[in-house]
Amino acid sequence: MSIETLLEAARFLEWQAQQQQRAREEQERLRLEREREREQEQKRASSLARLAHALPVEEPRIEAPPLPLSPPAPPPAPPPPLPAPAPLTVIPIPVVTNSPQSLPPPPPLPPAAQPLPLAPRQPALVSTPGLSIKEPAPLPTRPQVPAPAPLLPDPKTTTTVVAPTGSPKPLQPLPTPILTIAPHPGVQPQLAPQQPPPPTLGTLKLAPAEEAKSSEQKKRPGGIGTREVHNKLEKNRRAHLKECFETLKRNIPNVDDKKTSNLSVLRTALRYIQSLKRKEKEYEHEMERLAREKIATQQRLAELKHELSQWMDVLEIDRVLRQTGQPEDDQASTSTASEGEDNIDEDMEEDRAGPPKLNHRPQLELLKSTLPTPSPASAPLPPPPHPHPHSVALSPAHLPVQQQQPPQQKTPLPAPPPPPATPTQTLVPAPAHLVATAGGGSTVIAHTATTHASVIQTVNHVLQGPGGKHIAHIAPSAPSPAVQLAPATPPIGHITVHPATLNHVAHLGSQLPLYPQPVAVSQPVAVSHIAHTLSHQQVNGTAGLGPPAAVMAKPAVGAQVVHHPQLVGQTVLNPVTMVTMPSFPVSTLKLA
DNA sequence: CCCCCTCTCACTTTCAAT
DNA sequence: ATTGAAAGTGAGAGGGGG
Repeated sequence: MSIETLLEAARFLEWQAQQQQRAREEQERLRLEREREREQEQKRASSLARLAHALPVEEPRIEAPPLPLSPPAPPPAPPPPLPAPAPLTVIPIPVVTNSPQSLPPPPPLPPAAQPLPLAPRQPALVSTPGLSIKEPAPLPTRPQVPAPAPLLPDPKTTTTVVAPTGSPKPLQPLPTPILTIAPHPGVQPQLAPQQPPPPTLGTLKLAPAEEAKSSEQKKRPGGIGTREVHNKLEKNRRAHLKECFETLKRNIPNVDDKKTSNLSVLRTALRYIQSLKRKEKEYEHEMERLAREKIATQQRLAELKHELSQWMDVLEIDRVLRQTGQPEDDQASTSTASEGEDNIDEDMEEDRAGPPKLNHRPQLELLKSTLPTPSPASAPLPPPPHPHPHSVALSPAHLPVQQQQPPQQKTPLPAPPPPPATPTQTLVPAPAHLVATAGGGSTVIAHTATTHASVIQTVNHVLQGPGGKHIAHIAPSAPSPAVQLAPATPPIGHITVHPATLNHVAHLGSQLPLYPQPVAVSQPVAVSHIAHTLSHQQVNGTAGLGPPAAVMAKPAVGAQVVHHPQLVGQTVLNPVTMVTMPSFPVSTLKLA
């Protein structure tokens, strides 16, 4: 309110000045205007009252009514009367003057209409601020709104209309100042609330007038007020639209703030959006590619892990075998001490001396070649020129054996067919080695590249093999440096069967089909070992079962026949344990 | 269903910047 | 002179109330 009052005060001052000018003009021209002057005074009073009330809006209306009244008077008076009407409320008066000419409409509506028109005017004024001439221009537009127009035009006409009508000269000066004030139009959109001080009386009134108009004019269909309101709303709408454009502009990189029209903003935005879409697609492709890479890498990692685990298994087996193997070896050595100890020792020494480095491949091939004729045919062995010519690499043989065994093995032996075996075999192309560990001449089975299962298979194979003092350990060559646990002696290809294993073999032999290639040893040494060990068995008393003889005759096949009464009925779950099993020391065998 | 109100669109005019 | 923005105005569509 205070602000409004201040504004009103300022307006009032201006108004007074204007009035003074007008008064001068009036005095110069018409006496009739005296009445008007009275009216003006009344108006002044009313305006003052307005100021006091600070509610101009409707007051103007109130004033308006008098104005219409005044208009009637003006008719007699020519244009000049216009000046008399003070800016705000006065304006209507001049309107009246003008109205006389265009009066026809005003009479009925003037009272209420006038106030409204006042407000609208100012906007119009604003639009026309500088020039009275321009004002005529707006008029043409207005003609469209003939009926309502009169109402508005009247007030405005005071300023605008006046110009065209005729009295313009005096009036013009007045209006211009008002017009200058007019800049509101721009303000209006900003807000009626507080029109900056610059807006003088007119402006202030306008704001309130607008409010009043908005309420009343709106109510009136087709009234000028509606137009005003409509203009205002339209302004707001455009302002909002503009704001949206600015917002859009701000969100677009590399856009000049001021040099871009709305159209260019839209185009730029379109390009920007398109570029963003392209980038999005690119990133999607990149993500897909990375995802595929990740999967591939994970697979590779899994493979490597699997491989590693296999190796770990092998190593673990090796370790276990070492731990358990020594006692056996000791036993074995003891057991064999009677007969083949020398040989064994030699073998062991040989093993220790140098890792047998027989190529796995050749061995396999050898075995294959021998396999077809597993029969004792190979038995006829010419005495080896050397104790250890070429070692017979049996270990690799287990591979083919495995392939053959499954069908052949009718025995329930659960252990031999370890589930993992199958996969591992495929995975391990690497050569397998049965390596005789150095420690205490114990026989240790080390399988370099084969899996646990394969190792077991190997063991089984060896066990099934008919003859041999020690658990057949074959020191193959296997160039593979992987497991060079075995001593150096290269030629070693001997098979040693642990006596206990023999028992097992005997036991298994009853259940298991004969190992087709029992030490299909073309190598005399191995055969000799086998025969030797078998004979040892017999010596130990196991031969009582009879088959041993056959074994003697057919070292390879003999295993089948070997039986150990004590072992019968026992189930061996794990071939490995069988290998390492100390439960059947030579002593026991001997005892048996 | 009609009337009213609100919102939006299209056209025109005006103004300012280049 | 051209161009773009701002403004004014009329008309129509859609929704809500009586």
